[in-house]
Amino acid sequence: MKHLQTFRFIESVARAGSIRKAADDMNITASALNRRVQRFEEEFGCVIFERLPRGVRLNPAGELLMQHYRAQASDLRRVQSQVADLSGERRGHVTIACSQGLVPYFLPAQIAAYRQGHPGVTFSVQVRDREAAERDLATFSSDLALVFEPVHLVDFEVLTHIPQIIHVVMRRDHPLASKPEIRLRDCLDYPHLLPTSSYGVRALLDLAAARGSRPLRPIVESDSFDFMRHYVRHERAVAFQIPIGLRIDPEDEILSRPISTRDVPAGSLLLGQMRGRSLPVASARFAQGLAKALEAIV
Amino acid sequence: MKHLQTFRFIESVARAGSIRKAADDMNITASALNRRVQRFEEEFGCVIFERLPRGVRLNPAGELLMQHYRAQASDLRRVQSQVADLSGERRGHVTIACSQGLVPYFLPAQIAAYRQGHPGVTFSVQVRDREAAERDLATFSSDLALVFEPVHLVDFEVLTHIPQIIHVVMRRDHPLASKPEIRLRDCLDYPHLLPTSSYGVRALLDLAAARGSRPLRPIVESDSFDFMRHYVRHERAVAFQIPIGLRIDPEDEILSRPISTRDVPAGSLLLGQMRGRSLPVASARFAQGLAKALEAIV
DNA sequence: CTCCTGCGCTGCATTTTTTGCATCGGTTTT
DNA sequence: AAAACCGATGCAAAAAATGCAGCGCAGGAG
Repeated sequence: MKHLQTFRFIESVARAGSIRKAADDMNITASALNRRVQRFEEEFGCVIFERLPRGVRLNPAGELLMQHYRAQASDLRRVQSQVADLSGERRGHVTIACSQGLVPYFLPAQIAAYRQGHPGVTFSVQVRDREAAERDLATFSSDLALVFEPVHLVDFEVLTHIPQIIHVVMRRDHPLASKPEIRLRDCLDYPHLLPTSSYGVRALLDLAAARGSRPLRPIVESDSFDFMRHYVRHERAVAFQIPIGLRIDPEDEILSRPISTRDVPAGSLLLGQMRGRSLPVASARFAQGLAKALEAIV
Repeated sequence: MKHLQTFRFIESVARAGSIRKAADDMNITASALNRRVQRFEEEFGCVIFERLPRGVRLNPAGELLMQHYRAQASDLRRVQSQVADLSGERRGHVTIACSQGLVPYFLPAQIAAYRQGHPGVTFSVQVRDREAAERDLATFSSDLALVFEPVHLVDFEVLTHIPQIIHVVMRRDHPLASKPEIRLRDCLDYPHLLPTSSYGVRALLDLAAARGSRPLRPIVESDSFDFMRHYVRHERAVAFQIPIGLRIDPEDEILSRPISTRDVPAGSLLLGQMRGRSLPVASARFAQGLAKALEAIV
């Protein structure tokens, strides 16, 4: 859209930190870009960049303005989506920020199922830790977030949530594999792998360990659940993960057992959006389906 | 703001119902305006006006677009107000749609008091019946609405509300003036004046009368409470009004008594805004003060 | 029926706006 | 001290928007 061109340029300048770099990115002359910025500042009635010796930076007014621009651009996309919808096309694009656990099974299946009925709808899936996911919502980079145990919850409007009991992942021949439910202290007897503290699973385990007498002593700390799941094939260790990212496969040499909720309470997997935002049609519809699918799990 | 120019033109066309008329209003040639519309429709990817033999009219897509434009323009004003605020100027403009009852005493006093502390803030006060007030919020023509017994309540976010018992207004020498509280049936024994049905007072009285055995038989129906209040000076009749629009003045030949809540339940005076909207700084501050003042009345 | 009016639309010349190039003055880095 | 970047600006070229005149079309008046 033409009338947002100046905003796009401004955003590029803010990102690049210098008018010349941004001009290069946007295939335009530095002087033209410079003048756009100046003209805008004049009609806006207020300087939005502070000029530094090595470039420029948004000042508070500029930050406010960019927030406005993002909200406005997102709303325009929503309008276009609604218009496309009422002309019967049923097109659209859905962007989701999600936790790692959703990547292997749940989300691909859901998206594929949705696309069966709406082949015109396309998707962006961004794997994010819970903090980054919420940031994506706030900057309108994502329409939806599907995360385990989010942090802030301000500006995060919960569409639905389901409980997820943390599971212990281990080899089939592991001594703990025989029990139907596993105590936290039993896990600590064996080498264990933990996600980094930016993940909800770790937060819950940290909390539980703090209540108990024994500290967590991870042999491996990783930000990849995929890695940890594969690691336990090679050593008689245990990893932790939420069940939505696990598949019960009797053939597999890996299995999982729930950890006792006496030790570690169940966490919540939340589907949410930016508070107060009205989503594009496609995103809203998909979110409905997602919510229904999640609630069917419990 | 320059980048909204096209939207302003489009709005003008929608209002005028014809490109040529709108061109005249906006001091521009019809051909230039026509091309702007066409260019916009092309880049928007969809026609927004239906071409009629005698002019043009917004189609549904166009309606959606104008809604977006209004929201967007209003948000931009909010940003500018916030920017002005953080540069310490404390300027701004507040627009209020209110019921008639607020006009004589309450609102002037509140605005004057606020302007004592914030002389840079200016106001627009629009007297509206409850339906029009809500429409003003929806089209972003007003930031705030202060109305008695609103109708729809969708998209109306209540900031605060206080109960208002309907009062009977009459001359000091009226036979009913001696009672501390008045029954509805007693009023019906005397000539009575009623507001038109677009007002909350009338709605409550209609409801109450429908429950009773005797119908309302107004000698005068008016959309001006001011008129009705003055009328009772000349005839031994009764009028009805909410107490916030009345002043207790022992000198006056007019007085008021509450109607019994056994007959007519207390209505609500609501201060509200458009749901989900974040108001300009000045409006938000003023609304806070207004809410406090209202709550102090009860 | 014809005529007339008001409508949206378009080709062309003109005006206004935007862009690119070269360059200046200043600050940091080497 | 020199080199490397930075934002700002004067000026001419390029691009975009505008005004003017006129087209075809449809509804209303006579």
